[in-house]
Amino acid sequence: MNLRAIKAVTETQTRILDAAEDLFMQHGFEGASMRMLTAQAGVNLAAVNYHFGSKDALIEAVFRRRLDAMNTERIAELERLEKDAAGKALSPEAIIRAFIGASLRMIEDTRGGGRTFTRLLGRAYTEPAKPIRQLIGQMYATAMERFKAAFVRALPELPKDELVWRLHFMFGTLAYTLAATDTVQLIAGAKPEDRYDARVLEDRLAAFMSAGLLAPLAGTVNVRIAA
Amino acid sequence: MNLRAIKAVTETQTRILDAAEDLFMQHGFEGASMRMLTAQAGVNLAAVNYHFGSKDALIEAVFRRRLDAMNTERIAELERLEKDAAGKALSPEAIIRAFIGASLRMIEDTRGGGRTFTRLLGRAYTEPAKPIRQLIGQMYATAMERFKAAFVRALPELPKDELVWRLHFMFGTLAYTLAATDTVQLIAGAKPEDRYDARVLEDRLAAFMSAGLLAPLAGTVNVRIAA
DNA sequence: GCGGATTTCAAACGAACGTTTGAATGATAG
DNA sequence: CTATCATTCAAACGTTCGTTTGAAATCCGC
Repeated sequence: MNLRAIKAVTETQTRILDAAEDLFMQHGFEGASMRMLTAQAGVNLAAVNYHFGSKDALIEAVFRRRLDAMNTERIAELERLEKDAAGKALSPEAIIRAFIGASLRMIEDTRGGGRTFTRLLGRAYTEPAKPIRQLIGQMYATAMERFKAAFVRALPELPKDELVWRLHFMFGTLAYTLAATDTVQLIAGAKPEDRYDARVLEDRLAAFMSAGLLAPLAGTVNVRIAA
Repeated sequence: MNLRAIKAVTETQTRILDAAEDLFMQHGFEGASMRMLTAQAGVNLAAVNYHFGSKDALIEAVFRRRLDAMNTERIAELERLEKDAAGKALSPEAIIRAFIGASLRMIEDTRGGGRTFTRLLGRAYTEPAKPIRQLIGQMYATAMERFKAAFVRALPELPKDELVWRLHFMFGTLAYTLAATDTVQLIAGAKPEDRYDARVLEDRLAAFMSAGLLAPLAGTVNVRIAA
């Protein structure tokens, strides 16, 4: 098999993955059928089973194509920050930005399908099907451990269980923002045009999340200066 | 039709609704089949179509059974607060608590299926099927308008578009928290026992959300005293 | 340009889907 | 008790699902 053959293979696989990404996002994993999917990709019905083995394996491949790279990027960014800090503590907001940056930058990629993937990803977090949740969980495991440790170092005074809850809330905020559809907006009035500006969105998300993460502990009085 | 007949009717309908709530939560709307559903409810396969008309109508009924009451409760709580304040401005946190309280209290109802419903609800926010999103959106519309107006009054200095984004983030935080499964936790270490204590959870969520809502505007320097 | 491997294709598989049907069963009012 | 209605039931409807098959087409090293 030479280069041209590899190109052809990946070409078919890529078209299937692109169509799957789009249709899974629009109709869900069960709602998007193999016939829809192969029709949109312009390939034969049997191609999915030939190249990926099964529909479930295709779902996994759709996530793996982008998610592994995304989490690797997250960790790399975090390690860059830690190296630059040279032993000094990182600010919580910097860690937050390292985590959300990779996924937000993907939002801007409306041509390459990155935007589609982020919406699919946002939905997958609350996916009922157990195998998919397990898949996502295992793909996030390493990055999650790494970031949790970073937050513990940055916020040594924050009780562990409180931190875990706040990370949970932050993750929800991000997940929902990624999943948000432009067709339905529960809160009317949002300007859709800056929804895709990753820089603005990152600033807004980082401000919201940092404030939430650093919120005074319930039941305590706490004077704090935020800049 | 006398009382006993009515009882029998609602009894069958209730069993179907309970089973649907549970199975939709576990397997999604497409993943839960009529045969699964009627088997779990202990009723005949045709009962759903007889009593509700179709599977789609059943889905709507599942939401309507609890969601209408929940949003009515939210609005009532908000109006009670406004009446008590007698013209004075409400604190953002009080408004937040009025909004999240109803759904969090439902979490504690593990016997009556309230907990199941909140998880289903959390997932429905990111449901790909358009009719379901529309249904949810329209069921929330009134309450959403009401609360948005309350926040505008409570935070007159906060730019409208910034407010809309922060409401969006807050909604995501709540949605994800409601949807959270105990089977998979991306952030290890959470103690599952206090996950169902609505009071503790409300305190934690309210602290996080208020801080996020009141976060200093990006690009500005802002000294703030949080109590 | 031939031979072996890879990929595509149309067709069909059995299983499961939501829904409909018409008869059987139950309860109610006169 | 009987006529009438609402409800339940087993069975079947046509459709669509994911997957498999074996032959045709394409590609590539030699």
